[in-house]
Amino acid sequence: MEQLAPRRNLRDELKDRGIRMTHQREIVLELIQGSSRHLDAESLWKLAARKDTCINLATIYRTLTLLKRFGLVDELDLMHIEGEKHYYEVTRLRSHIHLACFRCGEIQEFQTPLFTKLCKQVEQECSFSIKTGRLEFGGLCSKCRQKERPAAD
Amino acid sequence: MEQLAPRRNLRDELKDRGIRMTHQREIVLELIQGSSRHLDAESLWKLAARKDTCINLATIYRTLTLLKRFGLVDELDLMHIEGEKHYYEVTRLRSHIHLACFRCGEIQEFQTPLFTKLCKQVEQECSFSIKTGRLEFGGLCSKCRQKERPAAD
DNA sequence: TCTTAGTTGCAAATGATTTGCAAGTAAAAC
DNA sequence: GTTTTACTTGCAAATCATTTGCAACTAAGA
Ligand SMILES: [Mn+2]
Ligand SMILES: [Mn+2]
Ligand SMILES: [Zn+2]
Ligand SMILES: [Zn+2]
Repeated sequence: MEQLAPRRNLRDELKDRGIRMTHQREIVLELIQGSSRHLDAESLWKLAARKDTCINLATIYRTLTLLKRFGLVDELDLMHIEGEKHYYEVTRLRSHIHLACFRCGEIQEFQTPLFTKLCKQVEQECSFSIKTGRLEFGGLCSKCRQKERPAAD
Repeated sequence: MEQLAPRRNLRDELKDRGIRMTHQREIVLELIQGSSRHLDAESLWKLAARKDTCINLATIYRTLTLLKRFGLVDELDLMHIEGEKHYYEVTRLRSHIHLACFRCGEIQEFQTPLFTKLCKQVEQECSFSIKTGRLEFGGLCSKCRQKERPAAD
């Protein structure tokens, strides 16, 4: 999990692995890579449709499966804050954790050395070889907390 | 998340909250509470069927929703190690993390003060009020690692 | 015992994701 | 540049997990 090589673009990563590049894949890769949001399959599909000819939703799913298989994207649940769908983001060098607000739906990212430490502890004490991991919290974001108890407490 | 009161049995917890107790609910509560495994809705359903008259699967789901709503059970993904289903366990006093082996499917639990520390850090530094959280890892368990590289390295 | 709001079973609906298959295409070989 | 072939796509149907509408039932307070 922590042995990630510096990331080039997804396109090259796939080519290096001998994966055939297609028009559809180029579009999907570019979208995931360029997005600041956490995208689910359908959002990705709609963005792709806007950008170019329609890509089939099945192709989106197949591309995501491919990327997951090579550890190039992470699949997130984000506490299933909206339905049962999953969200995707390019795997980053330093892993981060996600906070999902049950009230407003905002997703916040947070990074801390404690998490890295925890991963190492798990690998050592459980002799478990981590391939992927995710830490997600659900609750109230700071904004929603303030609205919750207005000027009180 | 850390302000959990000492847990009595689920039945009483629900009664205290004015929730009506039914024959079906008693069975489901007892099963979740007594299980050492992480159960998904269907497993729970099959266990219930064995134990008594058939309970409808919809009732299982409705009971789980109820328990989740009151924070009495936690819903786990366990890295969706088998399909997209979810798993359930009684919320415990001290939260723990889950390691899922992609090879053999084993689920291991692990507890560390680092996790509690991390939760506190999140609450403080993000002023995020944690209602629920989960940390899950996927990879290879120690047994499968050994089989992986037999006597090598 | 009566009453009623809350609960159940059942079957159908929903939402997310996967799959089979015939047609299309990238890219290696000629 | 043409051929070849294995890989990829679109489409529609299938699958899997979970939810919902509704009429019949029942827990528990009056
Ligand atoms: Mn993220
Ligand atoms: Mn999930
Ligand atoms: Zn919020
Ligand atoms: Zn294993």
